[in-house]
Amino acid sequence: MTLVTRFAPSPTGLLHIGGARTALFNWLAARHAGGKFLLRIEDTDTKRSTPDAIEKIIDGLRWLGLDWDGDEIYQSANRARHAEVANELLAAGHAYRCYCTPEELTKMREEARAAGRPTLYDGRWRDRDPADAPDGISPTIRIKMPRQGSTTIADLVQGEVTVPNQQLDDFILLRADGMPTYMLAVVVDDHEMGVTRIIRGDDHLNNAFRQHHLFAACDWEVPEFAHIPLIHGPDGAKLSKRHGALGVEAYREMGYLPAAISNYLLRLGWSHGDDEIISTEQAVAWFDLAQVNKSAARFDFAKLDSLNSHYLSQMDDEPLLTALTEFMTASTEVAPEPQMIARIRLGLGSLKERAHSLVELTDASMIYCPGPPGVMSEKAKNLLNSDAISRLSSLADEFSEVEPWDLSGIEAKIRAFCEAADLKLGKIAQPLRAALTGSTASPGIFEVMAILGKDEVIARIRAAAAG
RNA sequence: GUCCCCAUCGUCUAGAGGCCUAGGACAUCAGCCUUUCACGCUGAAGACGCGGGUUCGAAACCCGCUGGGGACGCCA
Repeated sequence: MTLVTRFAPSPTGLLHIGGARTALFNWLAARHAGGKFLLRIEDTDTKRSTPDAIEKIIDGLRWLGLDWDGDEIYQSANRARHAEVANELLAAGHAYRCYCTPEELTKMREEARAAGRPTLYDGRWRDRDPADAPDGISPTIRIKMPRQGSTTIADLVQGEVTVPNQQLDDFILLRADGMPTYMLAVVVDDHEMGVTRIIRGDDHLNNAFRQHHLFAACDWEVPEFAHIPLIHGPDGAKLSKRHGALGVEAYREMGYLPAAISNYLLRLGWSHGDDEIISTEQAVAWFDLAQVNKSAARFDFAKLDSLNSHYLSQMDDEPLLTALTEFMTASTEVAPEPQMIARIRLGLGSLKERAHSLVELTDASMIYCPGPPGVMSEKAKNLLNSDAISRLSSLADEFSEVEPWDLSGIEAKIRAFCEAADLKLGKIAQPLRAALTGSTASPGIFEVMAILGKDEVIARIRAAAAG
């Protein structure tokens, strides 16, 4: 039997980082086994589901390279079938109508908690005569869960987990308005989509027991379960907006590469010996739920940064240039000038190994923007004292001699100039860097000069001298 | 409150009873390299939560404690 997994987000917000990891693990499990990875949008909560959220989730998955098999499935499209199953269960005696009002249920829970009992539905309509049904209340349909014994699930990550059946109440299948609940819809859809393995966050572990019995009541085969631990914030608490529970597009805006994100997410809870840098191909070949940790992991930007830095410097120039151009255009809403792009292309090799993100790469690339540096840092200003200015000016005068204007020509000229003036290279290189880039940190200054061209270099020195 | 899950350096992790004097990565610190920054290289510091068992032998298995997390909706 081929392995079929699915990612089933509810489109009520962003594709957050935890969801992205769940999707990744499902995708990996399917690709590893040569099976299928399906996408189902759980939009049964019509009040909170939005088209915008659906679009964001789909964009996020595509950006991460997590392609799904076939078209995405909308849970809402299957409503009629969900209701049908609920009614079949009712007819078969596996379910019953419950006439409780929401207020009544709230009261029941409050009393149970006060008495130290589980706050579960007590089954008050389970065996009651339908003739007692009050007028004017449309009933919900509840499933009959076993009342004795216990239920054990052989979870692929958590191992065997057992829960007393008293903890499993008769949950609602069909709401009073005839709409299916999540619990019903998931089970029906997973069955009809042929899902064989459910991989999801362990916040769903408790649901697995309920769903197990629903599958059984329908006389359907129960899929395998794998509940992966949640991701926590740096302080160990639940991941919040402040931490990293951002949408994946937020990470894109922060300048992270999809390769870095997936490598990071993969290593959060999963390992393959001491391997840290893992390509998608290797991940597909190696992925195994048995290697997934049972404990929750904290989100750590520092490690993500280091991975991002790695993938950035490993990326081939042309695809990186394309990504960078798109990034610059998206963040500034202005496409960089062709001359600037041409310069960046030449300097990308040394630019990319210094940057930790596309944001930093963008900033560093500004030195190749035509014209003198827009801003001059304090440190740079301090380097450009009158001594330095006068030296740079005489150096600029001598640049006309440098022909051709290339790396070795420039270096030879500057070294000769330093020697003649009995100066250490740094005494010239640093002020030069300040004048040319407006900063005290940049790629090798000879390279920057070669790329800028003689005229622009002279012009920038003159501009700096003019203050 | 009830139930479930988890527990190795600051963080992510390796560890499947002897290979552990507990390994790697990120971060940190020191040094080297150097025209700056970054990279790179070398080195340092840094963990089995606690208490009981089981065993010739426990980071690993069992129990308890403590600490963390999750679930308890006519949300998903």
